Amino acid sequence: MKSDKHIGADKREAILDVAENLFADFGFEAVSIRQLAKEADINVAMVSYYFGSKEQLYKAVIERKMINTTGFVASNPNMSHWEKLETIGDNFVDAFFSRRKFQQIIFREMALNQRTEITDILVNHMQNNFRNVSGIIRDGIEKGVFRKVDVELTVMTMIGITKTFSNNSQLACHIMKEASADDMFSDKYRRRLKLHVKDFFRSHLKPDAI
Amino acid sequence: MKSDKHIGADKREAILDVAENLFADFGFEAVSIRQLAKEADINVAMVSYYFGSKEQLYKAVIERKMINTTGFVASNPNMSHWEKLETIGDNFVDAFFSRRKFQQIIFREMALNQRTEITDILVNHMQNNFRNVSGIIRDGIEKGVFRKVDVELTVMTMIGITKTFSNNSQLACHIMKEASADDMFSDKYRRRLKLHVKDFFRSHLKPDAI
DNA sequence: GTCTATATATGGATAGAC
DNA sequence: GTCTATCCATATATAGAC
Repeated sequence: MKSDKHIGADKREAILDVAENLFADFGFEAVSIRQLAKEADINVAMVSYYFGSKEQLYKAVIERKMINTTGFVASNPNMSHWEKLETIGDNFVDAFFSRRKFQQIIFREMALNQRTEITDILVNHMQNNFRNVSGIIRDGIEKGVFRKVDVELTVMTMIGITKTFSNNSQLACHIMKEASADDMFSDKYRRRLKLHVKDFFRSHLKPDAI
Repeated sequence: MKSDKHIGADKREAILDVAENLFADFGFEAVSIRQLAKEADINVAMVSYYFGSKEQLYKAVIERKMINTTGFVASNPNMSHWEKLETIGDNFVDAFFSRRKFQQIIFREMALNQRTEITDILVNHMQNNFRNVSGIIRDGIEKGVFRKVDVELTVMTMIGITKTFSNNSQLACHIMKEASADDMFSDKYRRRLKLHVKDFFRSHLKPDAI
């Protein structure tokens, strides 16, 4: 096994996994390479060897999971406006549940008021997803399927619901009276959150809502 | 002036002001006492003198602005359920707009998955505000004023709207097509956000909404 | 109260042996 | 590819002069 050609790639991935967890839990500056090396069971020199530096490791953590998910749904001609929104809402919740550590990192990065190479990439990426969703809503309003609402803030609300739940799981678990923050990421809450997002879209966008 | 008795208190406040800004923009670990001392135009030793340590300064920054705001509204007997929610929504937006740096710090602190003395205090504090708002909604549902909704996630939605807008102002300013993130905190957006929160409450809680 | 100088620790990065 | 030992920068904190 030690002679396996892919052993390097595997170790690389293992380092990225541990790094993602640590950066999510403590933030970039608070994590030391020594701590990382210990938890990943590697030598400190390996970070330089595989990634060059701590900062490049951080970038690698972020970049490996950046994919566009809304484009496909938005341009599907066989779905109604309602179906598109509900599908995107579900996907959005799923993304936060299955990749919560990653989401924590990118939103914390965006929350820092520094304009860096990384934040620019992230903001750009989010903006693409954003445009897809707001395009659906705008089109729906034009065609009378939806009520006239504040489009930008409506999309931001969907993001906010999911993000607040997942990024402040400590607060959420107190509110929901669960024992630990990890309980918030069970299927029970995943379903509940999806229902609430759909309920939000329905009540908020229904033509005769107000 | 140099002999003024309050010069110490003034300097203390000045340090706290600068610290609040820096911690909000860069995070606790990323801010050094040297940088802080430079920006606050004080000597590095003054942080130890006034606060003891960097961590105690951080605590002082957080503790000086923790006040309960929802209790008064929730227990006001002269307001309808609708009025209470709208007032709380307005207050909530105002709190984020006038004290955005502070809000940034406390939500980032809560987002870190570390249980510390500080996060416990913060979560407890947020929970009090939370209980007041959810109490109003629960009571309104019982009395038939509101539709039956997911109470916890409805309150979380109000928090999420405001928080996402204010904590991710870099993203928001791209979406709103403004030049800088600071433009997001103008009266124009304050009004717009308040309208949207009220619109959310109305459409979401109206008895015959769905 | 304010400063300089310094003790002490820790972190990132790498040279060089294996 | 992996490790140890080490360099160097930077950080917090404080002792002690003024």
